[in-house]
Amino acid sequence: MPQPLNATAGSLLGFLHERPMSGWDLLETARARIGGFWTITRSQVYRELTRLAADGLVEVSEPGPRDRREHTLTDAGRTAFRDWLGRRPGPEQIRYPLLLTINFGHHLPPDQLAAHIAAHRAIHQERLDSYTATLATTTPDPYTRATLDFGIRYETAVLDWFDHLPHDLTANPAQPPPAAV
Amino acid sequence: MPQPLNATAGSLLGFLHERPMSGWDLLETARARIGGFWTITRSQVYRELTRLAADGLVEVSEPGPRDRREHTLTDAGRTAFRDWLGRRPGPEQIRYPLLLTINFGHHLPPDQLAAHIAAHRAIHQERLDSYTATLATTTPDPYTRATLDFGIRYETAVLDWFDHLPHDLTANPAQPPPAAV
DNA sequence: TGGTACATGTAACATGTTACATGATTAG
DNA sequence: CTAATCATGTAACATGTTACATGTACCA
Repeated sequence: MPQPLNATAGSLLGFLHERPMSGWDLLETARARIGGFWTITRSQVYRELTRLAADGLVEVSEPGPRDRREHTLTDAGRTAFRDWLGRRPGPEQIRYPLLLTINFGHHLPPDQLAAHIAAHRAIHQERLDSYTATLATTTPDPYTRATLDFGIRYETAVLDWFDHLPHDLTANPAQPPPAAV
Repeated sequence: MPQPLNATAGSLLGFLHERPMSGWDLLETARARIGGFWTITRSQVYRELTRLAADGLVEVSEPGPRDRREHTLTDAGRTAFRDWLGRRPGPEQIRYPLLLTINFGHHLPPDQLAAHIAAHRAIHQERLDSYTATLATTTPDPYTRATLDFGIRYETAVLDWFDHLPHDLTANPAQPPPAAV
């Protein structure tokens, strides 16, 4: 087992405790379950799965229906997962480009700055809505519930922050730029 | 000008509007001013400065006292900065390993999970304290103030979250692992 | 004269992003 | 029969991290 698991690989092993899955399934699952505080791309999933298989932490089935390959956790995988999970979790990282824009805001026309701010506020509102909807329609286990709560408190705090920004940062936003995805 | 500035390079140019600086100065400045929501390492600073110089966005002085090289913003640099700043800021990203640990918490002995949680709570408390101390001793401009407020609201919300976690996630933490830095 | 803060940078590697490339199954 | 969804993967590149390597100036 060459090198210690990174958090992405560890999480994949974690999900594989539930059932064997394809790379596709794992990506979907990760997006749905930890996507709020851990981003993963398809490339990463396949890269990590390749490595996990090489290290004997998962076993890969023959290609099924749509070339689908099921990945099954091995005993070594279970052990590696527990080792990873028991390690001290690394520091939290936030990277928020909007705050950079605000930090240098005096270099920007006020209406443009306000437009950027408005666009981001909308994103946070949507996320909060989706979290509360989830909470209203499902009954998560206490652990999932704790992470959901985190999301809700976080988004609520951020929205509050938006709503208490000084007027001159938010007044008269420019026409929002196309495609505020 | 080969490719568009990334946010790190853009920020460096932003700071150079104030005065010419060495890589060292820029790292210090960035840590102090945007470190709460944008991490930068020394390697990155030097790498970006090399590129910025190659692209003519900064001018590098002859080595001074301690091999110190001052970087001065050029007109092209000012233009590039404004272009960068005007672009729509990218999505916010949070990566919080502790939440992964919690998400998979049922695989972990309760006291260990509680210990990890306690360690992280302490970190957030310290950060909140340092932000409020800053606010108490300085009078930041409105833009800096807005980013500081973000930090305060964020840390406050996170601490609240910690304090409302269900008892069984936080009770009887194991002896905290060595060096909770 | 000795310790701390200042100052530079490279090398090696790990991680993350984007674009490209291909094809099968299913539901309507 | 056709569009949407499922499914795989690679290549190229950008970004981020860690460890190594070296030396100067200042202050007490």
